[in-house]
Amino acid sequence: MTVSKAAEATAKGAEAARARRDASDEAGEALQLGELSEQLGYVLKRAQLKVFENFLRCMASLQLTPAQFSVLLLVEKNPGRNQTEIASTLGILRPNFVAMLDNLESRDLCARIRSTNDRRSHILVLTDKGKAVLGRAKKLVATKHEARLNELLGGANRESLIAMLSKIANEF
Amino acid sequence: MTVSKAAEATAKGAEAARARRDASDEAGEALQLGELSEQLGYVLKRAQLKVFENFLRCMASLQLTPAQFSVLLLVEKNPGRNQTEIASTLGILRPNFVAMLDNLESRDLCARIRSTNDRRSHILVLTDKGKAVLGRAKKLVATKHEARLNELLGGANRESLIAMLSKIANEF
DNA sequence: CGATAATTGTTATTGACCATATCAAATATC
DNA sequence: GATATTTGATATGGTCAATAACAATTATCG
Repeated sequence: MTVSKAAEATAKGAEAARARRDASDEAGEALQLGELSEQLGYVLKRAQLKVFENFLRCMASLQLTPAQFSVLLLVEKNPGRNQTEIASTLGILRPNFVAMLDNLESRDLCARIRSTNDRRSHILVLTDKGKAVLGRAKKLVATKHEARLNELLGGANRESLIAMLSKIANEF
Repeated sequence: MTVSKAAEATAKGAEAARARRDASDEAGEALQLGELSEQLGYVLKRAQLKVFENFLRCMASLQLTPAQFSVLLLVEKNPGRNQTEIASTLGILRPNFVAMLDNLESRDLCARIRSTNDRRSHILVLTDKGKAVLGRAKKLVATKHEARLNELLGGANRESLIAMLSKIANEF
């Protein structure tokens, strides 16, 4: 609660000095990021937000979020799995996965089928429409989303970036 | 809502085949990630979660979140700025920044000072305790957090990773 | 100057996401 | 066959992000 007089004086000095410069200059100058721009977590988070934002724009016509896209991809690759298995490999908690599936099922993209082996579980399958939509989604991701990344980093860098991020995701 | 008979049959077939294999094997085998492991957004998000998790563990003794750490860093580097300026450069909306500052101020890490130039705005300053805590935080980040990253990737890769992420954050 | 517009910090509120506890039905275990 | 475990589901709470609105202050401009 107590700010040292020295600190307050320093702050006022800095504010006054900036105000003086701003009087001559037009717009308030940008802040110094300093060590922040070297912080892994900071730059990682901001990059992730930008990538998701771009993903949503690319997918606007299909109305698929990154999470929904990942579910469709995983179900396509692993037909015959139940909700718990799909959810847990995606890091989604089972309770939170229910509404997500309700959404996808209501849009006729995937379906729950009561398993005959274990009548507690629901087997997940893509509908025909789900397969078609996923196919279009993949094309959009490839031509709009990943293409933008290649353009920005180059193919080789893109691969090494993915590799490093995977390593962090798996071993950090 | 209708699943094609073919799709359902395929799903049942896959489930049955897996059940047969599982009968001989012990645990249910892992799912195939497939194209998911190449998706930038997917691996980026998972890496970010892991990094934040590790950051919180390293900072447990100081009780600083990544967002709080970034605020302290930015205020230290830019004394004499007001809430709007600090918040907006961090991508935090002004309304959401209020509670954050309430927290930091209640812990005596930073303080709001009514500006004499513009009596609407609050100038932000680190308290002496705030400076001390930030100093300890930086040491913890360097020795525990970033060190782990270096150990995992190597210094050169670490730098190129940060550079690529910055590029994505700024230009994607 | 004075009326109007814009800015600053703040509150209230909403929606998205994440996490825990709990439940009924079904299955596994002993 | 009694008990424990698993599966999908519901309810609920917490943390963030986003918008609207407000009082106090300052800027703008006739």
